[in-house]
Amino acid sequence: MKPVTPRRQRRRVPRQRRALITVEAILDAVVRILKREGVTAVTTNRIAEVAGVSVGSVYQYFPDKRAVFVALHKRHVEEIDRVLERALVRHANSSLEEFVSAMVIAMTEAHAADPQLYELLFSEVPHRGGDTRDFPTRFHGAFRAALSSRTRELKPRRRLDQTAFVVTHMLESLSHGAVLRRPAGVSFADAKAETVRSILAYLRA
Amino acid sequence: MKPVTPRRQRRRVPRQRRALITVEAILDAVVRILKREGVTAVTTNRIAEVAGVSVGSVYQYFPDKRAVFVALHKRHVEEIDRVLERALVRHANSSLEEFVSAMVIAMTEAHAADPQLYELLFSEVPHRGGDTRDFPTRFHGAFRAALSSRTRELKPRRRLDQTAFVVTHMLESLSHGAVLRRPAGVSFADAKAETVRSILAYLRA
DNA sequence: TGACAATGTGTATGAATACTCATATTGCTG
DNA sequence: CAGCAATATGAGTATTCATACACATTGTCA
Repeated sequence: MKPVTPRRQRRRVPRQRRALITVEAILDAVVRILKREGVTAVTTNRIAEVAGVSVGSVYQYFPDKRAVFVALHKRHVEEIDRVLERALVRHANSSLEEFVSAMVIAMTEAHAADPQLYELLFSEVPHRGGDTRDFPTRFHGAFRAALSSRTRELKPRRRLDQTAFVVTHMLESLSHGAVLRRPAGVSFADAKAETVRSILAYLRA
Repeated sequence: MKPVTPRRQRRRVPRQRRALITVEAILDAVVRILKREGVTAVTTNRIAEVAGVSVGSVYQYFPDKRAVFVALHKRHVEEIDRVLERALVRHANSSLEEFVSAMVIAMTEAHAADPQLYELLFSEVPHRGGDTRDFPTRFHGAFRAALSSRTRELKPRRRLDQTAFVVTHMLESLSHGAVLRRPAGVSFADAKAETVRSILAYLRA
């Protein structure tokens, strides 16, 4: 039985440009190894090798291997969040239909950029332990707010928490499915359009 | 660079009762260790120890450690599938509303039985590599069929592949959320009811 | 430019642990 | 009940791999 929190401090906070480059190179290396050789091939030594950096450098910025995975997840999640938040702001005053459509486009395109990575990150790389929460949790509040300013376009007698719960989950799940789990006979465009329709159907029903 | 498929054959196929008991004991042990000590504590030796079996026995039935995880996933998925298929058969002739409601109940209860395990299995245990497909993929056909026999209750001009795509994803994602990711202020009952409503709203819209 | 901090290096080490194998035990079948 | 196949054993081995550390290089700023 190991100690519950053996986690050491992050060694160093990057201050110079080259340090940031090193950190990025390390994360990129993990992605490359993940894609080409699978999780089991991701060893600290190989990370360093592929990153063109020495093992020591890995440990300058990450207390242990797990921390590298956590950072990778974090980077990915932040990228998604940036895209979504931008769309959220941009469509603060759009109609309900435009709003939903924009969210679906943002979400699918954020993931379609690198579906394989998205897949690997969720199926192979251990991610809990870092505090990354899932999409519906991260965006519940934002969607609740976005919906509350559009109550005119919604069926009345809504409980916004429930509504945001459903919408965030539909958005994540269907976008995910549209990008990497489409059944035969459903194109990417079909899937996106149907996702928009289904969310609107729910909101207006 | 490791060989792409170093995977050895499954050593032995259990023929006697005691062999099955051993295999089950091994999988149960993994679950217990997972819950009590976390993934990192799952070593082959510890599995054997907790299972009350020798390491050798583990390797009688599993070519390597990863195969144990894959088998665990498989067992879990098969359990879920059993529950769902039973509900699917039982409600072959129910109304659309009853059908959807039954699916949501089946799905949530299948998972609510052991939410912690469900969570761990998805967030901590590497699962691809085994050929376990996700729920929407596994059940696309079944739902397509179930829906096609209820076209009277659906809005016309449906493309069934798209419809099944949306329904299977909603069912999985919202049930998942209802069991382990409810936002504050949404009870389990609320979440289930809203899941049913949202799916019906989509199907009738 | 000098000096200190930041960053980078990579060999060396030892602990962890996946897996083997020779042997023992148990169950089945004729 | 004999004999063969199935199952179980567990100490030992080989290997992998995370991590430490002592030293080198580079950037910054007075």
